[in-house]
This record gives sequence, C-alpha cells and structure tokens, in this order.
Amino acid sequence: MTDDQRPAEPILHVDMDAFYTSVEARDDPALRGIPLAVGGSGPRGVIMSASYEARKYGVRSAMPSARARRLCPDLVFAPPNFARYRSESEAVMEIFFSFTPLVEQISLDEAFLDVSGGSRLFGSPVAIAERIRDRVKDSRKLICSVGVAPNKFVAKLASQRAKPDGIVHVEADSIREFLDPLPVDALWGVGETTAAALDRLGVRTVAELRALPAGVLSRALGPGLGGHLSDIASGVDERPVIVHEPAKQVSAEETFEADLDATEDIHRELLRLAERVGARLRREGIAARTVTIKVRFSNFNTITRARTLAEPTDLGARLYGAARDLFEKLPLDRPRIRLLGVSATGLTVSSAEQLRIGTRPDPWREASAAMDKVRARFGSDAVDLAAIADPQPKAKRRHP
DNA sequence: TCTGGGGTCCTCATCCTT
DNA sequence: TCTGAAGGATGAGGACCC
Repeated sequence: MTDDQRPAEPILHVDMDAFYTSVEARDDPALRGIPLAVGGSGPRGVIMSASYEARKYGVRSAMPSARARRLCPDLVFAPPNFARYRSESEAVMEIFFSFTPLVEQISLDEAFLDVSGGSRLFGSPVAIAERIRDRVKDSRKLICSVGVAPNKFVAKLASQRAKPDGIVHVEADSIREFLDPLPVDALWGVGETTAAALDRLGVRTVAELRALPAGVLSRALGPGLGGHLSDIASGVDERPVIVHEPAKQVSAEETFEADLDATEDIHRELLRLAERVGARLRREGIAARTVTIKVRFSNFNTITRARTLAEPTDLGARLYGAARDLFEKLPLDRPRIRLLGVSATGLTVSSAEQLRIGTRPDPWREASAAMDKVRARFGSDAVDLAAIADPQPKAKRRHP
C-alpha cells in the first residue's frame, strides 16, 4: 500500500465496557440488570469494576468498597476471577487479530489496533470498528467501545467518549476541536498531582495547556512530563502500535485483612509471595536479577528495598532468601504490616541458572519443577511448600 | 473517603568506574 | 599518584494506568 492509500485515521482503541462485571453478568443471569461490583467486599476491599447500574449511584472503580456500599446499599459484590477474565481477554484479542496483525494489548480489556493495511479487505477504519464490535457482541456476548483516530492518544480519548457501546471517529483535521474543551486530567499521564500543579498555573483545559509556553511547563513538571504534555495537547503522538513488549517486572503483593506482626507470619507470607513470583517466572521462561520487597505499615507508610543477585533466578526459594534478608535488615520495632509485596526485575531469558557442567543438581530447582508439574495438571492450589501451609492462621488473608 | 493488585515510567541520590 | 568530571548502574520513592 502506498502512503496516499493509507487511511488518515488508522488507529483504533478498543475498550471493553465494564469488562469484569460484564463477564460475571453474562455467565450468571442472576447478576444481570442489577448494581454489580467486582472487587473485595471486606473492610479493606476496593471496587475493580462496576456495572452501569452501579455507576448510576456514583460507584466507580478504585473506590473503597465500604464507600460504594454506602452509596448503593443494594450493591452486589462478585469476587474477582482473573483466570476467567484472562481467558475471555484472549478470545477477544483473537477477534482483533483476525482484522490486523498490529494489535497492542495494554491490559486485559483494551488494545490499540493499527488497521492501515486492512482497508482493501475490510473497508475503512470505521467500518472495521463496526465489524469488530459486532463480532465481539455476537461471539462473546460482550460490549465494547471504539475510538478511531490518527494516533493512539487521540484514539484512547475517543473510545472514552464513545462509552458505553459506541464508536467515536476523530478526523485528522478536527483533533484540536475535539481536544480543546477537555479537562487536563482527561489526558494520559495527568493524575491528581499533575492536575493540581497545572491548576496552580491556571491551566484547567487542554486549550489552556497548549497556550502555555513549553518552558513554563517544563519548569513546573520537569522536562519529561512537560514535553510529553506539550506534544499531546497539540494532538501529536508518534508512538507506533507495538505488538508484543516483553514484561519488565513480575510481582505479587497482598493486603492482609488484619495487620501482621508475628515474625513467622511475615516470613511465611514473604515465602508465599516469592513462590508465586517464581512460578510465574518459570512459566514465562524468564529469570530475574533484582528482588524488591514492598512493605506497607498500618499507617499506610510504604517502603521498598531492593537487592541485585549475583546470578539471575526463577526459583521461589532464592527470591525468598533475598526478600527475607532485605526484610530483616529493616530497623523495625514490633511493626504492624498491612501489605507485603515481592517483585522481580532485571528480567532475562531463563538460562543463567541452568545446570552448569560439573555442578550437582539444585534441589530447589528439582522441587520447583515437580511442583510446576503438579500445578499444571491439577491446578495452582494443588501443591505448596510445607512452610507455607498455615496450621493456625494468625492473620486472615483477603483472598482464599 | 481511606485507600487492591499488577504493572510502567520517571526523577533523584548515591556509588563506582573510567 | 591524586583529583575531578562524566556517565552508568543501582536503589528508593512517587505518579500514573487499568
């Protein structure tokens, strides 16, 4: 295809509407047409997804569940089922791939598509968007909204405008008209802190942001964010659709229903988290060089500590060893811990810890391989290290 | 209001090497 | 041999996203 045949607005952003709650409602008729939330219903739970019936009461994702319940006393909670959302997500992505090979998945429920090569086969980008929505509705019984635009950033904003159950097409010559009235916090990268900083400069809309001299913006927000906002306020976004980016971090964390204070409980949770991370590294065929622990105390203060290992590892036991060392070096006096996390970065293709010639087999590797086999056959809960088994739980965990 | 879990990216400080 | 500058690696923390 030559450049002049390339459509002016070839980028689609497809966003599933209320994805988690829609999957739950599709699979259980009793959950249809009611205020429904997916998330933790306990005292420390938050809403991950709210049905449109729940949103009428002001219930939003990321809202504490206790507050959601006050806003909507009839709110029904469904516990999250990520395995199901993942498999549903794979099925939806397969539909996207049937229209173009250029699909960049950015979360379970949304993706960018570059359909510049599909015009001859499937029609204009808007026609492709309509066909995708029909296919998702017919074959998955789910609703999605689509933004069609010249670039990713505008397509993303367009899909937000299209919700629920619609398409918004922003043509290349009407980008400014579309962007100018939007509040700055509608932009990707502008959260509460940045919006407050912009507000201090008297900037509340995208039009006002674009009118601000680039130097003022860079001084206020730093050259990175300042430059980024200058570009996108003018509708400029040169980022291509990238099909697959390898993961840069694998982590697991958990907020406890009751704070942890006993050392043996803390060690056991660190081991559990390290095993979860290790199992995922092995599944992906990668190993990590740096282990980071995250500790959130009862007052919500959060710290992280990291250590780089001599050799990359994908073994939970090795990750745990580093995590436990890092924890024990913290100057703590009877801490009360609300959350623990273990994360692995510095990821490489797993080969560094393969058996070296002349060395004896690593017993942890053999044990891990055996557990992986059992889990692959009987499910992720089928086997665990004895040290993780909790005979008399002192602090109840949020998720079974 | 009272804050989950899994991520990415950025900034700043410090240490080490060249 | 000593010193200072520059730059990379690492660590900590924060903002942001879904």
